[in-house]
Amino acid sequence: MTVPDGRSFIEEGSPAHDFFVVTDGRVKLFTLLPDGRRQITGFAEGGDFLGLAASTSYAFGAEALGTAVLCRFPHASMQRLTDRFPNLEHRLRQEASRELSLMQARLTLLGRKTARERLATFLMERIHLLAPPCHANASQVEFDLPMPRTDIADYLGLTIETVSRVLSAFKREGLINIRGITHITIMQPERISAIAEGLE
Amino acid sequence: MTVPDGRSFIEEGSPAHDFFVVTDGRVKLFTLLPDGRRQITGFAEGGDFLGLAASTSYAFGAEALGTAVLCRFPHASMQRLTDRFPNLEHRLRQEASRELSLMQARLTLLGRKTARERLATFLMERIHLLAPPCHANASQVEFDLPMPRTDIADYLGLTIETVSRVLSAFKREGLINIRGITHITIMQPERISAIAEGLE
DNA sequence: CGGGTCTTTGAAATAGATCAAAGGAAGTGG
DNA sequence: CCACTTCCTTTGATCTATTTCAAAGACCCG
Repeated sequence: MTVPDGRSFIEEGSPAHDFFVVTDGRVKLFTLLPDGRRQITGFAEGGDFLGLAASTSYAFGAEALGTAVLCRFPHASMQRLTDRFPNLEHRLRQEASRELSLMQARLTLLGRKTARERLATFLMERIHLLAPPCHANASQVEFDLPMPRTDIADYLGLTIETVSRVLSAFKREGLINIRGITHITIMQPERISAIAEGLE
Repeated sequence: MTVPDGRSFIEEGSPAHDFFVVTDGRVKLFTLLPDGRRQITGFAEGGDFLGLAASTSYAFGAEALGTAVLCRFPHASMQRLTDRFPNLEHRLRQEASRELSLMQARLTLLGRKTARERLATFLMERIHLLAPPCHANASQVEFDLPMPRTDIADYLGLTIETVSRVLSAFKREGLINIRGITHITIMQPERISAIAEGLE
């Protein structure tokens, strides 16, 4: 199943018939308030599961971030699979547990961190997404942000203006460098990490 | 295992050896930032599982809210149980999924809702915790808050002062009534519900 | 090269935090 | 049974981080 950029393929609250695995590209998950306020609850990419937070209906909407390729597993087939391979059930629980742990951190971010701390945490998350060898002890790390500022803002519970201002401040302070909107270089990973934890 | 009021029995980040089920009383789960800021990630009560958000180490701390009684299941025994009763594994995943769905809503609350909306949502959550017959279509609902304002604040990502002010405002507006700190009567459930969804 | 979209920057407004103090409830000991 | 203390909550006044409103700049793509 190939989903073009920006196309929504899970409607929040709709009956949850399928499981998804992201094969290629990226996806954003979100919930909406009636007046349009949006909270992005996570980004998923190659290898990630989608649909664990769903019993009878989906607790979130989902939309492709760039062109995305997904595998769709109707719940019925999933059932057949877990019947045949009982380990899969365990694996799914593990996955759900991991997600749950991430959620705890995200609650703390949204409930208790300042805008600077949120952005710093976000940048650290992006670093940890990179293949490990790239950055272990590196004095600088480089990567591209695949999502627009709007998405970063809705992920961090901020406005795009605040996101932009904080990133500009980080740049001004020599903590990061920005080239052409998407390309980020973390100049001082240690300090960004410290800010993320609320240590400065 | 009986835990006295206020006693912490899970240390955030400590190795996760056990599963817990709350048998009686209540428990609060939370994460901390180094400088002491706290986010309560959930309250658990009779029947609730604890420790799903844990792989090798706990992603949260836990503390009794009043005297609480718990069953402790070392992971090894749990393993034996799931081996013997494969359905349990499925049950645990279901539980994790349910938690995950709740988390999505909580992210939206912390990331996008106003203080009024947060308190209204919190009150609605408490209503839904009551046994169903008590309030279906009831024009008023009554209950006791088992936690102090500090906990409500840390759960909603606010300060105690804001919690207090918003509750006073609700009271002034005739939406709720408060007797002696803990006892709450929801006078206009419909309107509280509307506020919770951001509709006024 | 021009129009549209996204981002950055600036100025003003505001929701909620912080600081400060008063009010209430609950327990303690005389 | 009543001061007295302590802790928690409420209320008030002020402050500030972030939002909102507004406009200018950058980037993209036909």
